[in-house]
Amino acid sequence: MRPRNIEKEESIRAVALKIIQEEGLENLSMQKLAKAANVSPRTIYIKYENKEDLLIKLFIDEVLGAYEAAVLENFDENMEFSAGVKRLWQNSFRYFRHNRQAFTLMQYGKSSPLLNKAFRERDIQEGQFFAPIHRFLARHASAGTIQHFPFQVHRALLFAPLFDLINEYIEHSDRPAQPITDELLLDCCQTVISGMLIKTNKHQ
Amino acid sequence: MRPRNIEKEESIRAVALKIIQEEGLENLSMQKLAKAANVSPRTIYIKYENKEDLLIKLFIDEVLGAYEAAVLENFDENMEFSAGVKRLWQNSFRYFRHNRQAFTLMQYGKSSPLLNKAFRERDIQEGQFFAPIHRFLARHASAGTIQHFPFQVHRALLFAPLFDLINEYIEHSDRPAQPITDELLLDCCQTVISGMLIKTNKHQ
DNA sequence: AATTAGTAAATGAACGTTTACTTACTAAAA
DNA sequence: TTTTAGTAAGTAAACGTTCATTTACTAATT
Repeated sequence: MRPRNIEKEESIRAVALKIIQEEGLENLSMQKLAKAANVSPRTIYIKYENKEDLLIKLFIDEVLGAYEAAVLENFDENMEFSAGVKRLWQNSFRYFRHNRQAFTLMQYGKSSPLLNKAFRERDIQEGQFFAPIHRFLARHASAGTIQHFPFQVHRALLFAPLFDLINEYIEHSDRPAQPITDELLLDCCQTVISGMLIKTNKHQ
Repeated sequence: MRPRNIEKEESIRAVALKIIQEEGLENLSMQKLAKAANVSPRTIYIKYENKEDLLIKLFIDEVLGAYEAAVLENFDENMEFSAGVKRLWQNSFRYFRHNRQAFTLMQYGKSSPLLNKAFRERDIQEGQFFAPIHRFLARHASAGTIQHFPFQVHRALLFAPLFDLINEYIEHSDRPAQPITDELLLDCCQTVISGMLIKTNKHQ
């Protein structure tokens, strides 16, 4: 039996991410991908059922899975609130700054119906994907450190600004001035945290 | 001279938005649109140069322009900070709750290279589009009510969570339980505001 | 050690369909 | 009669996908 060439499989994935970043998801075609990855179109169909399958696997494995691993590095659900959130911000920024392709596809996940479907198909709830963060927030809400909110609301308040800022960073990365610095990001993180904290020592 | 039929033009736009919301931007084709709008494909090309032109005009006129008008209703750049931000949140939520098609296309604007291009092509900077908000924030930063940040950073901190929450609202709108209520939104808005405010009467 | 059978990997060329867009024409008003 | 709006029926090119075949290797048999 002929052994499969792992390089080809990796090339397909890498080139797909590259095309999506450079030309957009809507300009990724199987034939263009095959040519750019130096592979026959048919080869892609040996490794993936169809285009949808390829995109979903790319999204889950290369983007969601890889991001989950990166964001939880040195994070512990028992951390103090402020330290924990800062760690998550740091990890996210560090990951996406060096993996812009992943960030681009992640953004598509918010608009494309296909990628939205990916969550449900694989039965991956955000609660499962980011379970430690989920528990971290639930614990601090119970302890009275922060307000009680549904998880999605906590996520919106704590991390939506971060993604906007990363997007801004990436858009400015090939321009002369970069407004988004590590220091600024830390300031922003502190701002977000201080809004969330319940101030027990304050009148009213 | 034969007068143009305004109904057809409106039908084209309305049906395009509808298809984008129901099937996604990537599934909008000129032929499908023509058939659904009960119009010949050529008719679309009388009114729009090409598909790109159609999408950009849809995006600018029906989404950005309409949103700008809605968000600034009863907003005055001289308002007190907290009241101003709350008004902007309220207006945004009210607008998108009743114009989900606009929200869907707006989300595509964050990933699609084509729609990103739309801003630059028409020379519409966000500063122009939302000039009163820009001045509102600059004034409060100068007055020391809030921290000094670039506009994009203010926007990320104040409004990125809102868009996430609206997205959550829309995704749950045809399910039994709706976690996002007006009251919750006001709570979130207050949280965001209190993070931004500089507390002059506080130790450290 | 040499030969052969079997198998999955990989391919180039093509399939039928859909794409964005046009051509050649008619309808309707100035 | 001139001008424009609108259409039905196209176009070539690109699309996702498949066919028939070859390649590269393993394992069994000589």
